[in-house]
Amino acid sequence: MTKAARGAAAQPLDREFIHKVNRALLAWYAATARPLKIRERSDPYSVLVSEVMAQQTQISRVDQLAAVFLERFPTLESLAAAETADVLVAWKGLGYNRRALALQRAAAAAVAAGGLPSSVDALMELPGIGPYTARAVAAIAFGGREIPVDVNIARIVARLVGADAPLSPREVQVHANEFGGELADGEAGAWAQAAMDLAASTCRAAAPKCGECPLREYCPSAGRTFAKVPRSSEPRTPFTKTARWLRGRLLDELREAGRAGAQVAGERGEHNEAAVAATINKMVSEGLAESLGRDRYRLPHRGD
DNA sequence: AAGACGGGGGT
DNA sequence: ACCCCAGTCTT
Repeated sequence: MTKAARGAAAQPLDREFIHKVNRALLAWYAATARPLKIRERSDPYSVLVSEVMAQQTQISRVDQLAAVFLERFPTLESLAAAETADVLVAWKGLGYNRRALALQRAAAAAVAAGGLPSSVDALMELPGIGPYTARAVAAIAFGGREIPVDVNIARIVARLVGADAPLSPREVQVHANEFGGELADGEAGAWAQAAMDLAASTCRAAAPKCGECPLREYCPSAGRTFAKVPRSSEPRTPFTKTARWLRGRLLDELREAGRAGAQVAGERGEHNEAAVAATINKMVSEGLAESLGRDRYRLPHRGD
């Protein structure tokens, strides 16, 4: 194969194949979709919140915490106007706390612009919204036809294409959109959620259950076996010795302390005084905390 | 291209 | 004790 051919777009999929897959997948979803609470809401703000929460986070946990968060901050405007400290408190248990900061900044930018945009490109301009989240919001809330590609959909698409070599993210997106392009209005969001459900329950990474897959008669990868990825032989640093552990613990201290703040000095677990100081300073620079002087810190507030 | 970034649940 | 997870941003 020439270099030009290798770099070119992959062969388009057969339209009949796409239609059969789309029909079978949506039918399976209609019959077996899990009753997630977040699926009861398709307004742009609710979808944005749950999709940001879902970044690198299991949907089962998102489904519980999104409901509480949306009760606390019911509208785009309420989130934009909230104390950042309150947003971080409501984020407890979700991790990746910088997502909460970005989400609030995104809400503020959207309010200033008159509401959430509906196009993938405009959504991508908002902080914390990347290729996946922009397409998820556009498809689920606005009827967009581009398919949001996460790790699940990348696997489904790669198997449906029957790729013998790994596909680039770009190739996966192009193929995913081929399916989206043949759907009826407003179906791409359901297609994506169907594919993610199927990937989690059936089209698993290591041991797919092809025998119970609704796409088995169309899938070129049906029955194939997949080797486990080689595991790194390096011994893992114990979690309590990592900066992530320390950051989580310091943030929890600030959540407990409230507006008056907490004394953040000295050691924490296996982290010495210097490590604690460096970590809290980094958190301040990221906007996760603010200094009150004399080693006192609190979550970000507007004023006194 | 590689790291940083959390925390809960499954196996 | 691992492993993984509806990714994104920074360096």
